[in-house]
Amino acid sequence: MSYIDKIFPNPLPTVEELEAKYKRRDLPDGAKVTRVAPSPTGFMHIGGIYTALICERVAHQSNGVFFLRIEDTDTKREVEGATELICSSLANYDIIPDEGFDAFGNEIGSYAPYKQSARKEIYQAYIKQMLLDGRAYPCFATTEELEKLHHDQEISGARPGYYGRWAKYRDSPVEKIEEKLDAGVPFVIRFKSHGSYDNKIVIQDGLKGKINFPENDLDIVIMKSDGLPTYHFAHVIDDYLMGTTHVIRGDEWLSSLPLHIQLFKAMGFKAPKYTHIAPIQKMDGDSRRKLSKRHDPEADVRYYDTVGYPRVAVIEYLLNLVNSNFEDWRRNNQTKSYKDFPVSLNKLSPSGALFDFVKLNNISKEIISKMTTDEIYSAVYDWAKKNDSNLLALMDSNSDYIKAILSIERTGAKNARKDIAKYSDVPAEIEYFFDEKFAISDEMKNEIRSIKNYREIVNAYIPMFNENDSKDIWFGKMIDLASKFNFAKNGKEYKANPESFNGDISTLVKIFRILITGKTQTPDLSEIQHVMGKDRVLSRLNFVNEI
RNA sequence: GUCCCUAUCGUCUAGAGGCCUAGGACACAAGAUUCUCAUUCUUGCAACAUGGGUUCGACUCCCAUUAGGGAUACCA
Repeated sequence: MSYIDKIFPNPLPTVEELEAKYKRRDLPDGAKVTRVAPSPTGFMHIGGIYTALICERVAHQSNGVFFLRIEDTDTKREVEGATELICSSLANYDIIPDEGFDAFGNEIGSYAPYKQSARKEIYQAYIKQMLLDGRAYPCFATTEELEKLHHDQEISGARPGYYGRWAKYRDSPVEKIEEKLDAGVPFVIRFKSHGSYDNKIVIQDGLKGKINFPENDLDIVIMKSDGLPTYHFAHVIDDYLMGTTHVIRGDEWLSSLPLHIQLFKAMGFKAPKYTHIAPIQKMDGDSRRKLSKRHDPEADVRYYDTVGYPRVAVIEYLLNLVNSNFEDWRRNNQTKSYKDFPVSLNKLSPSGALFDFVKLNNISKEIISKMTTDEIYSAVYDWAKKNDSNLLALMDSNSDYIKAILSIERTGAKNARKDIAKYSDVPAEIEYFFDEKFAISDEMKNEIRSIKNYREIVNAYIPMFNENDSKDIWFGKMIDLASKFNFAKNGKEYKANPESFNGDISTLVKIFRILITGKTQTPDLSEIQHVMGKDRVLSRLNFVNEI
């Protein structure tokens, strides 16, 4: 019994069987196969959605395949429920994998399993073959030994790492290996690199172009002592077997590219094309950094739901970072789906973009302003169900009234208002329509008191009030009041002779605006009066006598 | 320390040696629109990190410097 059988005592599939089982994909010319491969270590990061969006678009607009693979080889870091969260988050953002897992975590596709922990035997089959071929070896170095190695390298000025003459177990005699194995000493399997650090190699990246690297000479760990592969090895096996043509991933992987290329070569596999994208960053003091899971609530995709951004707004914002010509395209193709926009990988920025909420708000306002009243109502309703019970209760008992409120300067308007960036902005826009929420602050009362004859003006208006007045008729009445009470009918007239007027028309209207809404800034007053109805408006107007 | 990536208005960016007096969008400011706000329209503000080359000519190519980021794990 060879030492290899001692390492893998249980029967394993052979490499030939695996190659036969997982056939090369038969795809039309130019079809790209991409994948998103997150680790289930917590919530879904906005950067994960960003990368997934790019991968999904690139695959689907080339009639290719986009799949999801769960990279759970680090059992210590795995978080309960994280896989489900990944699946549902992708589905929420309409990033639908063709293979891997559906929105509910059910496995789909013919290259299964798509969860690395379930592929242990597959990796081991290849590792066994590498052991047989002399391209890998067991290493028994303890943590202490490795620490000492690094220390020694540091003081001698050598480059750190397990390589060449520092690779103590690289050429252990078989008897020594068997001895350790029999004694039950824990071990890992290392790749036996044939590379030389002095060799310069050139690698093509889809975004950064040709990059020069020293060749990899590190004997990296490919199988950990728990029998699971490391990322590097799993990546090579999986993306080969699953037929990935384009690996699009974060640029933190750029420096392991020489290793990955070498591994593909050593296995006799054709390497995929690589594109390394820069992460989304944020400003921290006066330096920028990656959006962090721990410190930035906006790193979690659920944040955007909680605050109430329409998901397409988030996607379109991200698309604008992916290709800056997206917004031009959007302007010229207002009714098309963002999925009709051709994403080009090489137009991505090679440096990381700062996440810009102001821009997100702008895009979101644009999108919400184009919704019909019913669309916005149901979107707000869905949001309230999960995030705002007060608003939900209000909507449940006043749905027609709230629809009417949301229609103001929206339905039939040539240019809809753009004052809602997120659904959590809605309560403030509608609350004053409800008597329970309506109040006039002391500050506002003082505003009214500062206007000459305010009580007489309002009392003069009450008899001629009609909630069905058109905008023009209503405004005509305001003008009449203005001339009766010596207010200028426009700003110019007032500015010409400020001392001969009590104010201008906007001052006069302000009395009514505060009385009716409690605010100085609102949508068109005639429409508000119409929506509020006669009784409510009159009772608010009559309140003037108590100010 | 070593290796790798990156560097244009406040932000996202256009720019493939002369089309650049450096373009657009967001933001900001001013003005216009029969009331405030939001729209809409007009106008304005504002950038090639620094220093060397190469070239008739450099935002663009090369080299250094500086500054950011990443890697250097039995994490991904």
